Amino acid sequence: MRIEFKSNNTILYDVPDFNLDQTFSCGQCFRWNNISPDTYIGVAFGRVLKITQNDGKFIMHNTSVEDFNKIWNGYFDIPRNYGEIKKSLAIDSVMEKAIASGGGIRILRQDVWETIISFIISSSNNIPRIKKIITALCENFGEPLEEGLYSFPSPENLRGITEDDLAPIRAGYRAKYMVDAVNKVLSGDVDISSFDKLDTDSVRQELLKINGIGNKVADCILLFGLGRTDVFPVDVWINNTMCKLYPDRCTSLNNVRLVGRELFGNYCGIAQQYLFYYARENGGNI
DNA sequence: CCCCAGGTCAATT
DNA sequence: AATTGACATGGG
Repeated sequence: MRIEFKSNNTILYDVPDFNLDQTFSCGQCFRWNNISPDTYIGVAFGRVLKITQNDGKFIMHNTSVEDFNKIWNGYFDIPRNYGEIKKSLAIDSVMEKAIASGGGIRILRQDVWETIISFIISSSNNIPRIKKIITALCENFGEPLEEGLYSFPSPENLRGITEDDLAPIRAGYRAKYMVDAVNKVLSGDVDISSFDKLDTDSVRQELLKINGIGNKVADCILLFGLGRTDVFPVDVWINNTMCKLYPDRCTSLNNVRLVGRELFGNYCGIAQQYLFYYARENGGNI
């Protein structure tokens, strides 16, 4: 890979195993939009980024090398060697096909607070509406940025919020869960600043204190907000897929999480993303 | 009018 | 410990 800074843009050449369409449409993030065939615009960590892909070349518009190093390099998980990981996950013909299909997915390292709220909203919901609710949340309670976009509201931005205050974003019964998350994080009852130092099971234990967070949502936060690739979030799609692929192993819904861990090891979270993408691409017919 | 959507909670067996 | 229905909302 090569990095170049030219006319206000940071340009990456020859980035392997990275595809924007796959990365942004595999259900891990909700704030990126396609604005032309090869270009997306989105917000992360209070920054707006416009990014264009042509094969292995990526143009990050109006982005300094400092911003790339400080934010986007980690956010897009650029340093990780996905080639080696994919080899270890190709345990059978279906996984080979899943990797061939979604092999350009990068596990985004998102803001933890943003993933907490986003995946609370995701419960029993569909992706277009999740995006709509999060957009409304940002427009109502975030801070204005460029291009008419808004930051994701911090816990401080949401201090004192009530269910009634959240009514305009149309989150339904999830609004009370969001209020609980704000209160527990602001009070320090759930200390999200300590998460990076804690092991995966301890973080999960903390996350489960928040109303509206169960095992699946906690696993998504661990994977997409903390980079814990050793968790295997199980939603309806993954559950159905795994039960078809490995019927003898998958008994209960909770046990599928462990089966994923056993089959795919420390990178089972990445395997989960390949499977999720592949299953959805094929309408569940795997 | 029906069903479903990246689930979770609380009540019940 | 496992099962079941409610929970808001919008789209097909």
